[in-house]
Amino acid sequence: MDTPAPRRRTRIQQEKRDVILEAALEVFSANGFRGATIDQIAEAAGMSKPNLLYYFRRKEDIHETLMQRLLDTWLAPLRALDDVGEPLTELKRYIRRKLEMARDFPRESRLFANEILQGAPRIMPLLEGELKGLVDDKAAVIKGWMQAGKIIRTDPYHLIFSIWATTQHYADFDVQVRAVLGPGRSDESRFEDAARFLEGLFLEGLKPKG
Amino acid sequence: MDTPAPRRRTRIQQEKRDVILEAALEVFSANGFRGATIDQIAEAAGMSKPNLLYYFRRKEDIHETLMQRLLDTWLAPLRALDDVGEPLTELKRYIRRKLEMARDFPRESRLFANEILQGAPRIMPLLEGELKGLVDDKAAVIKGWMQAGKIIRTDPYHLIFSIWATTQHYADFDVQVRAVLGPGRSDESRFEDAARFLEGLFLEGLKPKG
DNA sequence: CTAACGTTTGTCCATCCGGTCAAAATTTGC
DNA sequence: GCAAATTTTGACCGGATGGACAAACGTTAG
Repeated sequence: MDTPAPRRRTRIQQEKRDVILEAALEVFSANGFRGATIDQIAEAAGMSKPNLLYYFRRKEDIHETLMQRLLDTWLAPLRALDDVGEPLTELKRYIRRKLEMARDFPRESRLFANEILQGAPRIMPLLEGELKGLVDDKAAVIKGWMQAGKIIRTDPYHLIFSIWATTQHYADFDVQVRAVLGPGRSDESRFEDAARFLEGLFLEGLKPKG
Repeated sequence: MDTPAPRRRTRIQQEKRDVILEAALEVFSANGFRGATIDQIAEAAGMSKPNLLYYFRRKEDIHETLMQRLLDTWLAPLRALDDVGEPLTELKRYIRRKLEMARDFPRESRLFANEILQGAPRIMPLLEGELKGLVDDKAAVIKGWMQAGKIIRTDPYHLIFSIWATTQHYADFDVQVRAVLGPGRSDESRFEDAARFLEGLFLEGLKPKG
């Protein structure tokens, strides 16, 4: 009655929970919450299903823990967007960092996309609370830059959305990007091209000079 | 043996199949393929499960039919991208049309996103064939504009990707956009703001003039 | 050494879900 | 009006899946 779930005390618990979360990230991101089975996760984690359920009592608990951890790393680049540097440089760096995250953590991106696509049933409070708060802050910073004439006047919220959309596209829609570009290009050159393109798009737009 | 599936002859068949597809679009787009159940679709279509299975023998058949129909309408705006008009105007129109589709057909967008996110297991051939072919064509058109000095020189493929990403974001990540923007704005003003922002982004970029 | 505690496993259960089937109800062609 | 064809339904099946449980196994502290 006193220990409804085993507390994270022992070293083993901490390690096993990490193994499970890593396995769950793989399985959830590839199949969605509903599409993933506990058996799959258990196998990927190298343990039996009852053993896994000893560390996480319900499938949803795994998912919830995963989403909480995810959001922190996921929003780190936006948190780092700061008032100190030159605005255009700051934005450029933000775009590059987001694109690197799409390249290096595509599973996290897809897990998140899956959750949002289904209507965010499990993380809606986080979106309306933590996420909205952060975006409001950063939108204010960007607005300051606009008022100082450092960047063109436009909607800072939609600017953030467009950076999210374009960068995460390379993780979430990876198979489509690959299919369209064909087998010729390497992963690296694909991301280099994307980085170069996005930098040009956000800084210069499409209109030719003069 | 001769009629493996009922042929689409009678009026009833045609009508019922349409009702089922409409219901399936609703359910699939909200829950994904795996997350959707035949019972849910049958209920949304106002008929019993065996009755539904009389028109589509397998769950996958419904999904496949849906995806085939979808892709046509979905790619129509890109097909309409033409060499005749002024390049910047053409691109502006394309962006606007895509954004309108995200507003008017969000379920279709989410259905498609769901499929791609899962690795496009059911439509990979379409991506590598029809879709790639179309994008190759249009990328060539855009490249022509670049060579004629009508728009800045950049990667036409990533340009198309970025238009897809930014516009579909408003359908696929709708709940997140709403959560961040808060309850203040109406649907209409949200899309107007987005349209205005995207037009400015793609045409002018962020750098201030002069 | 041993008792207490933490970990692992095999077995089992209830429910859900995709799909079948035969019989009943309805529509259609003549 | 009636026979053939089409449509609809209730009952059912087998496999998958989330989760419970108790017994066995291992570890640790005294």
